[in-house]
Amino acid sequence: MYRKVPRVRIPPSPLFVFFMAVHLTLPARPPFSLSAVAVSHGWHQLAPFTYDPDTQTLTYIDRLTTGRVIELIITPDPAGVIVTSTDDLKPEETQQIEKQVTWMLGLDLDLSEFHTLARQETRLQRVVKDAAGQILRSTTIFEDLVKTILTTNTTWAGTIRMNRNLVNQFGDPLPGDSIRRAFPTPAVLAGADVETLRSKTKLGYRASYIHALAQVVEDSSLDLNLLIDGSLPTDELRRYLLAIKGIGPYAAANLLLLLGRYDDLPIDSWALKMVSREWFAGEPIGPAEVNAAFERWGTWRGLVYWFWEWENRS
DNA sequence: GGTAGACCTGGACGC
DNA sequence: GCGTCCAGGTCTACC
Repeated sequence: MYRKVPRVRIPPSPLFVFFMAVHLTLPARPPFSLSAVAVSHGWHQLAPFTYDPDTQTLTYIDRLTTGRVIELIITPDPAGVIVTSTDDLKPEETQQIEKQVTWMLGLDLDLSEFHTLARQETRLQRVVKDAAGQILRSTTIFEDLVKTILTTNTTWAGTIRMNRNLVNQFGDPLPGDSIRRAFPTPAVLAGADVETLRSKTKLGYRASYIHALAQVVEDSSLDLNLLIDGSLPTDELRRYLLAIKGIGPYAAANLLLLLGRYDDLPIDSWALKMVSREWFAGEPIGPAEVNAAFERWGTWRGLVYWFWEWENRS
């Protein structure tokens, strides 16, 4: 039975008061592991995230709604995570950080049904062992939309490069360390010229998709709150996502997983290859076969697929 | 609804 | 070093 862990605010040590104005302990629904969330997919390799597996420290350059750019340092804690920042923040800024980190790491997600399934499936034993299940998200759905578009029709190295260029060229710098920057805001990207966006970041044809996305977010014709407030059923949410230029079936399914809807599969060429090897003796297959392979896990099939331990990943 | 071709970049490969 | 081919999803036009 899940027991809600009380939120604890630890007063900063006098020794660190100057450097660590924010020091929060945020509780997580067990089972939870920061390292498992951090490496749940490649997002930790995309700026403005960094992750050090040796110290299990996740960092993120965050641009708050007040316009301030700060560094969040997130480390494990028996109750959940500890969030520190060297900046002296207003109470509303601290509240925003609490909300953002809770969303980013899925600290409040109830995955108990998924863990019950995982305990019964040999190919999900790593989920049980590592207390995995949450998928790392960015602080805003806009950032996740852009990053997902950057994963399409390119290699992972290309995604890293395009995202880094975007952050370096259009993100606000961290005061005192202009090398490190926050993710660009919709306003900045909407205000940029498409050709400048294309040439400076090497986004190719994706530049027009991201520019158009930034514009509809900026002028509020695309309501991002609708994506995260839980009011839409999955089918409607999928249609809403598919209406965004640059978001196709794969990208929509990927975003649905990030949004906590686990009844869809992000089927890319890699998935077709792995499912073909696993269940179809290497014969060519299509998305229907991949869906059929995971059908028996019902509304959790997306998460089962995400954490499935393939026999041969190479 | 299904299909073919274009989109764009970087890496691999052959010369 | 240069040219060619290929991989990676989505969009658009066409049937």
